[in-house]
Amino acid sequence: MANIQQVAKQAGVSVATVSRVLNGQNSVSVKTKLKVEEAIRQLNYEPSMLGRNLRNSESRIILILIPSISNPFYLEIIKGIENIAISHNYNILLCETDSDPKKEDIYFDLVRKKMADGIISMDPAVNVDTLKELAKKYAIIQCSEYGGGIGIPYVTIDNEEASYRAVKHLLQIGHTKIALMNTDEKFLYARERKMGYQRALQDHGISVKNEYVFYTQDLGFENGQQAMRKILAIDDRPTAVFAVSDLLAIGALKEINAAGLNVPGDMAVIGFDKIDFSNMTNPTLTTVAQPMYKMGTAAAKMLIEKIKGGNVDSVILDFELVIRESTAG
Amino acid sequence: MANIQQVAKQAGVSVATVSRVLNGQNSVSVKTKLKVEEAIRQLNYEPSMLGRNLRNSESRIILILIPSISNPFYLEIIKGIENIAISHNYNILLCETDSDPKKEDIYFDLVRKKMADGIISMDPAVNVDTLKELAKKYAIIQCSEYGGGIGIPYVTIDNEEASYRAVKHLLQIGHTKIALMNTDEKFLYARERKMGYQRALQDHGISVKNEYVFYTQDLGFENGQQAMRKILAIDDRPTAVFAVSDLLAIGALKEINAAGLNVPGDMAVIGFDKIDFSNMTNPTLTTVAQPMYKMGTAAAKMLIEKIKGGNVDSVILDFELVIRESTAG
DNA sequence: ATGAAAGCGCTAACAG
DNA sequence: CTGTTAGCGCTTTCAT
Repeated sequence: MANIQQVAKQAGVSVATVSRVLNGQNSVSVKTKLKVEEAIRQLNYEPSMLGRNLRNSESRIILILIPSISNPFYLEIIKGIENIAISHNYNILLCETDSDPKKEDIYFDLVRKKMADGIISMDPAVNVDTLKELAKKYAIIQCSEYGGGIGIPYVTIDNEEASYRAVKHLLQIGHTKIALMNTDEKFLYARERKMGYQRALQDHGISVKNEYVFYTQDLGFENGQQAMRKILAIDDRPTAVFAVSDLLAIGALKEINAAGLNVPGDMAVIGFDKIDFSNMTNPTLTTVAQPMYKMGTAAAKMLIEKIKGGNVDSVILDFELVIRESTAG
Repeated sequence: MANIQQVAKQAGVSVATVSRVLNGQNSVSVKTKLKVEEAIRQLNYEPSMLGRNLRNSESRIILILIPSISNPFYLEIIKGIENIAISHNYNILLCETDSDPKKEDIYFDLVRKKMADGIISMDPAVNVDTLKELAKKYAIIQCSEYGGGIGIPYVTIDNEEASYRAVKHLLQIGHTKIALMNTDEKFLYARERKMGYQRALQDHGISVKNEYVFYTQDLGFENGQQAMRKILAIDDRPTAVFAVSDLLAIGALKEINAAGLNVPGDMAVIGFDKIDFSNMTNPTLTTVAQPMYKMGTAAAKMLIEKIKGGNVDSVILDFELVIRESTAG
């Protein structure tokens, strides 16, 4: 494996000159440049990132922290991040934390050890104190899920308003008994979405019934099934459900079908996230679309700016209510 | 940010000794070890991977090549790879190729430039010639999708037999008119699965009808819908479909439902892969389970062995036919 | 426009 | 058991 020395020798120039050619500096005469390029070709030389990275003290790697790869919600965001990253010559290290502080810490170590230049955190369960501490020395951006008021820039949507609009849609098509399938309120977005739910009901003069609010431990399919089972067992049964994730809503769909009931006839359903599968279910799912790709690109741009030493502000992006079969009619 | 020099100075020892402590060599007296550890603590020192990696000429990064992150099939495999990787102090760089040779080449460059120590390729569309060329100099393992006979170790299942068993199941529950929803036969697995399909029919004295064999361009949901539409339009309509991916099968399911037909009553369906969602559909999907997690761990172990300079053999793992509602009764 | 040389942070061979 | 030292491959002053 050739190195820069050998190229220099072959071309009859110094390593400095080779380096200049490599980095496209125009202070090299056309003639020498040609010589160097010829030598590179002959020796099949590829510059080593190892040497370059040490010299520049950077790794050109960005860490992405997600709770679980299996959750399709993150996929589009990741694509957005990746595209920006690649165009800026960064690569991404995808890190699944399982919301486990121990795994989390392994990944944090990566930036401490200079294996990564910065972090985009999408894990709502991340240890906020550690993150805050880390953010003093390293570039960190929060995406989608965030701890507010800890001074770390984030990109998100207006969760309260999104939730408000989803519930309002149900009200407008005539529903009055609307259940909320929420997750643990330790998450900021869970609290915000509940507030939107409450505000929508109140705006329509409907009082919020605690029996209609359910909490799931996780955002998965099974959690949606379980919660739906409870909802179906209520005496004064709701006619619509707003679930705070598509996976939850898809679980609900399945359970409603299993009970021999019809969506949206017997029970309208709205999800949240617009994951790919929300369009594959039967019926297709009405859902709140987050601009996931854009969230990814925004977060990546912010992080790269931060790595460069710049200052960045948090960003709140627009969402969109996508009306499909599960609330049609 | 402290470096090893400063730690050495602080502890009153040489950098070599600090390095020894760092790497857990036991040729250091307890007393000095304590001194060094104290200095590390005081200075809040974290060893830099940049220096270490250059010195060891390794990056401790493994590349995973997949055509698309959105395809849930790869997720479990990735988890398997990741767990082995982490336990061996490797990190993984997830690379989405979109089956685009240009993107592919960007990622290949990463190993040429020593940014990665090896590659696990799961992209069936990968340029086999490039891969072969690369495999001469770098550690490469193929996982799940592979080019046979090019001398690069792979881990896979017996696709012909898996397909045979799936179709045999349909025959056993009484079907005789069975369609095959296959993908482009440029892929080895597509050819193998077709052979299994043919063998099963022939074993039961049923001749293979070309009108019952469909080719989709891709393995996605929409492709399944389109193909199903064609199948439903056949004069002598099949009563069962074997699709070579779950996503294809789920698309088929949706289309059958849309046509007002019943699964499995009017049309039995079998998929392939056992992705998470195959259990969330209505009805749940009969499918061929690949041991994805195990495939991941196997591939990772093989790659790490290869990186170490060892010699590894290809591996064929077991599959399992999971019978669910879409072929029940 | 080009070259000599220092040094990024670390490990390991060698010497003691 | 510990220290000295060379060097991994590269970029970048500072001269010329």
